[in-house]
Amino acid sequence: MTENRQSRREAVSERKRELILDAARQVFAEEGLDGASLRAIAVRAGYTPAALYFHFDSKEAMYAEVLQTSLESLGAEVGSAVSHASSPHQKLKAAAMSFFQFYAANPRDLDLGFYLFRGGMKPAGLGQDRDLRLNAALEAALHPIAEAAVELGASRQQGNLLMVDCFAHAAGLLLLLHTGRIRMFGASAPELMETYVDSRVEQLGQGLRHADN
Amino acid sequence: MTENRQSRREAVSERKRELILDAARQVFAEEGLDGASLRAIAVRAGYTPAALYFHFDSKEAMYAEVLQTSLESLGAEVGSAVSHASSPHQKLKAAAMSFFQFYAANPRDLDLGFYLFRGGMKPAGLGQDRDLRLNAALEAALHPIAEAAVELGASRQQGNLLMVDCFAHAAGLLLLLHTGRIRMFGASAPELMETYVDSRVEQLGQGLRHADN
DNA sequence: TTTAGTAATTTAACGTTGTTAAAATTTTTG
DNA sequence: CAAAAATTTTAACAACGTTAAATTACTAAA
Repeated sequence: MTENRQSRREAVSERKRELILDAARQVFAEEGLDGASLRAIAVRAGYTPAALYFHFDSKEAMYAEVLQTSLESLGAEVGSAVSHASSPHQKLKAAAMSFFQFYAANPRDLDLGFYLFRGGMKPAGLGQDRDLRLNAALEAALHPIAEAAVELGASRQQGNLLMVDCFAHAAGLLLLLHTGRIRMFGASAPELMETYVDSRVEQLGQGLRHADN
Repeated sequence: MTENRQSRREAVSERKRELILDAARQVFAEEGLDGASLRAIAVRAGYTPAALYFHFDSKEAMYAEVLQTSLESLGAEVGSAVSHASSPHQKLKAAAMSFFQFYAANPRDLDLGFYLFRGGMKPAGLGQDRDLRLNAALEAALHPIAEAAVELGASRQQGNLLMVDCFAHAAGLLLLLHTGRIRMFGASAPELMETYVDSRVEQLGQGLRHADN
């Protein structure tokens, strides 16, 4: 009974946290980390700015929490896509494509992911454990790429390099597409996605076959 | 004579502008656009914050000017590297590599370039002409890649796609390297640079030969 | 059901940010 | 040397993230 009462209270508090996080998710995605104001988040959640500090340590901590769930849903989508593929080569293709497609379909999550590319999120102001959890979530999402590469005959290290390289390539491409800056060069999103999939993923397989001799 | 006096005045004013820009370059590179404070720039240049508004319209305008010269020196380096190469294939390789190496050797310029990846620099607050000049500088820097691809038998559009794709790939890789976040995956900078050059640039040439039939 | 205690929220304030207007200063011109 | 123009400073504004103290809402015990 005592436990029930306690867990009820905690459940209510948890519900309020989630409510605030929902508001934060929107504002962060729309305005970015620096652009989003704590007051805007508070208003959208029906709170006063200072009230957020009862539930969260800082603005960065809120951002980290939002980003964490974003990376986890990315990982879920990649894992699902890979599980539906049969051959290792198709797994590799599916992983690379689903990663790309996730952000193409969920541009808000791309906005959130921006911050992973910056030095801004320092473990000092964030808590090193939270930083490690973020990295773990990202690595989990990317892992199927390395796994598929290993199945195709690459070494563990080669697989990791491919994974990172592939991630960087797709991420850079997505960032360019998303900011719209790339239209100046006369390239469209579908064209670039095709370029990415065809001239990159296909060649990854070829490169691997060359590498393992 | 009248012209002489005028140009002397303008030259002095220009010198002060450059002095401020030098300070801004440092602070922006160290702290990023959002992190850099106008007061820090002013102090380093020996001014009061408000004085900067006589020489520049806004903080973003200062940033754009700093970024502009960064992109121009990138373009100069890429152009120089390409001019020393003989065959089209070597030109392509030299262009892709020099672009990569420029940012590896000048991490401060990478810091500056970050902002090109974000939606933050809106033409509204910046002046569309300045935005166009920034894009022109970037395109000029990348153009040798497309040019070399065309010499290798690609269409104009294929060349542009390769150029953008190559840029995105290198940029994403550099961002990951620079934030240090990539060490978690057990990959080092030299390894990734080798991966980029060998498995990407080489294959670009192969892909082109396949494409032009 | 009232009371004591704790959890949750607000109010008010601090220092810092980019930016602006007006005053003060330096520099050039007639 | 005086008038005019160019440059810099001082003072202030609203908005930001954050904190401490005061206040309200809620839960537990008597």
